[in-house]
Amino acid sequence: MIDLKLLQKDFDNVSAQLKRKGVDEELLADLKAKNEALKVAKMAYEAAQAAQNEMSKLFGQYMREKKDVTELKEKVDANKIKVTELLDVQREAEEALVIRAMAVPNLPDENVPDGEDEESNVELKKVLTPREFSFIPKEHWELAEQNGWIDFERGVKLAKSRFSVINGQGAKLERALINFMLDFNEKRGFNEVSVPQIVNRTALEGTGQLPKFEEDLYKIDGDELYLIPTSEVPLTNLYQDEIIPADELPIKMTAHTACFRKEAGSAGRDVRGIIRQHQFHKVELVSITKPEESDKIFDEMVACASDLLTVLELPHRLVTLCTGDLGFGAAKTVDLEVWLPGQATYREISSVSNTRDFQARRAKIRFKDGKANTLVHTLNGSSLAVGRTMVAIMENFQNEDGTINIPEALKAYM
RNA sequence: GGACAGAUGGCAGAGCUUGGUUGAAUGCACCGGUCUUGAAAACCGGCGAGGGUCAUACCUCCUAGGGUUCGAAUCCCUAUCUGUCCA
Repeated sequence: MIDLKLLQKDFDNVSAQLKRKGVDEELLADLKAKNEALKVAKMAYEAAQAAQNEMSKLFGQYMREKKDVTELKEKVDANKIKVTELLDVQREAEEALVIRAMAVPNLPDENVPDGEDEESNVELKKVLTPREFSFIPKEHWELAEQNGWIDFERGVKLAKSRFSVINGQGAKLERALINFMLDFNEKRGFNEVSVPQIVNRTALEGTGQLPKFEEDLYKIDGDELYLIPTSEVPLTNLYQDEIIPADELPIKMTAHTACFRKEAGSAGRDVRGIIRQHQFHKVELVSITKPEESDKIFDEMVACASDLLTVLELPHRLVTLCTGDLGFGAAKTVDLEVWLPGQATYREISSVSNTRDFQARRAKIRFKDGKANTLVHTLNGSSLAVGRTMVAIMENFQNEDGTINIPEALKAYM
């Protein structure tokens, strides 16, 4: 959630920044008005409540002194009606405000480039040069089928489209990658955690997936529970509603989980292969930091993911997302895109974001800063999406006869 | 699945029978100070969270949501979770 106090105080500036992310100024003006309305309603309610408390105390005193309370009771009864009404007004105002506020995305950082969509993303650098092929490189689904690694039909049979089954050496590669990534991250100071892959509504609200993106989530019928779309959700919410001692920061975590997404808005995209699946494995990084060190940790996380790709000998590039491509909760995002020779293009394989205090405000994650309790910064990033890493290995390490070599760094894990 | 018992501040743990001046005793932990060469012990002081205010005042929070009442941590209902026992 954005800082409503800041919106109140510096409307023009906040509005200008959110405009870059396509948020209508009128909506913000409305939000500000609702915030002010709540303040007014609250003051009225609290004044009435104070009077009520005052009279109740007096009531007790009268009883002890055995004084007559009929007159006081009349007054207090009348005031009680007022209190109830004012409370209703306040609640309505609050509800209206929260609905609006929860749907407003985070402010982009000032140095995030402007733009409508991925066309305006800015390449930061390329790492490793794509290999020259003496033959026409195949796409991963062709290789996967040829090697018997992926069974697309049976995945569909078991569930539906965008599900697949991985076999034999493919399955082994997947497992090797997960272990390799976790070990690598751990060496970079990220503590391995194993978390639930089903979470409640509160957790998803804390990290910003709800209420806005309900249609992308798999919900468990009959329970207020959802399959996680990313382990960012359980990892970040581990500290929900907590005040963390300053000396425990930064908290750096890594976890492997399956992720589940309905991919509601991507009909027709990446229908072949395993680029876009409803269920996929991902190794994630999440950091919780003091505000002043979040930029530093952000760079560390980007470096961690990039180095992981480098060690796997996978050519890639780093891209800063423009305002239009930035996610809901992110103030800043760097995507890592891996080179896929079969498609002759770079494709996203990791996305590292700093949400600053946006999630922390929603999830109430603070740290004790001397006497004051201050919101932390939360960051998340993949390192890496496992399925897409497999795709990248298949396509980059393919031989002319369709066989696939294993990157040197992975051999110990196979 | 059935029957009880419970859920209080960082932790432990009173208060609930008999509703009122209890945001909450006490202990531990923690922070500051005195003392000490230093530390420990002892002693003194501070010490939950959110909102609000320049700061007070004031409002809210004793798992959550309802209810009773002038007034609820305390009484009633529901949900969730935990423990114990029975199947």
